[in-house]
Amino acid sequence: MKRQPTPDHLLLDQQLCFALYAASRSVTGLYRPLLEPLGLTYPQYLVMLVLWEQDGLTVRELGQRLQLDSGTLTPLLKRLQTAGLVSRQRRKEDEREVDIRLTDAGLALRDKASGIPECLAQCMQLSLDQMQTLRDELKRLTRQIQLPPSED
Amino acid sequence: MKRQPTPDHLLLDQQLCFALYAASRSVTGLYRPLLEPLGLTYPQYLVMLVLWEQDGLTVRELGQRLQLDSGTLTPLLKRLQTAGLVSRQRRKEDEREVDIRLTDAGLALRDKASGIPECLAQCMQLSLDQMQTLRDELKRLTRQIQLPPSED
DNA sequence: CAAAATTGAATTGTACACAATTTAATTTTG
DNA sequence: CAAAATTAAATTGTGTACAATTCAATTTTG
Repeated sequence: MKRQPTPDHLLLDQQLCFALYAASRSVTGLYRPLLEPLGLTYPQYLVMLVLWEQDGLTVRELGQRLQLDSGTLTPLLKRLQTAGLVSRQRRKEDEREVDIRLTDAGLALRDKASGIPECLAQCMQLSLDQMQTLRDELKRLTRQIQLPPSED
Repeated sequence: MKRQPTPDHLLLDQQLCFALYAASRSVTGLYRPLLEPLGLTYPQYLVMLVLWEQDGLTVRELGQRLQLDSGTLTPLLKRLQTAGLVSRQRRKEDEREVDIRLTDAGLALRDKASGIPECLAQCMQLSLDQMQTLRDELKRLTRQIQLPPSED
């Protein structure tokens, strides 16, 4: 009774998903030593990127931009608040919403972060063109996936 | 005193890292409803893929294949054991190593999983060729990143 | 060969992710 | 307008990730 070999399509090295998962974690790992001096984790850095771009968003708006829900963002934002980088305030117009704003320290941190993208680009050994192409392919993939699998 | 606009290279939409991070989480999300009937999470599915391919690896070998450490794998493997899908046994030759083996149920699960890759391919709306190209680009990126940033 | 160094898992502690529920505020509707 | 429905955060619970430490087993070395 010989055991059937695994069919090709179940081989780990065939999986796009694993290539994505591994690449994402590897890149995040590259950020770690660069963000550590700023006192930020990678997801916290993403939140800061959004706020540096547009300050004063609600938790919901941040979540839409990063595709994260309040279960992830609420504790993360509390840590950023404890670190003195953002403030959290209920909105006057609608008390259900919480306004996230950069503090002076949070805004100032942008300067210390401004060298990071270039540093990363070097670490990844890709040309600017290669990076843009790959990035846009991944965006397209994410966009197409956005439509749910088969919710009838 | 007007606030400086964020420089282009700090814009979220410019980041390859975020495109990767978002795509990876989106794809994992696609797996969720497919793996739920099998009682697996996505990282658990990856472990099963490795074991279906080669049974009887140590925690360390699994970790090398998936780029995960014992802090992640030990609890994950205990859950797979509790689910009756794998066994964990100290190796006779070297008692430090723990051998992970599929149970009959673990091996049997492969048949129920065999349709998943095709299902995913459809959800991603990519041709087989596009998938392979993207996968190989990501593998190359991960491989290049493997070399540490600048550990002198 | 015994002390020192190394190795492999496990453990501890922090920080995501995300489903599901809860709570409070607002909007809709009969 | 008041009850019902909806919405936004927060909370709860489970499961990763990963750094750092611990512990036991094996290797290396003086």
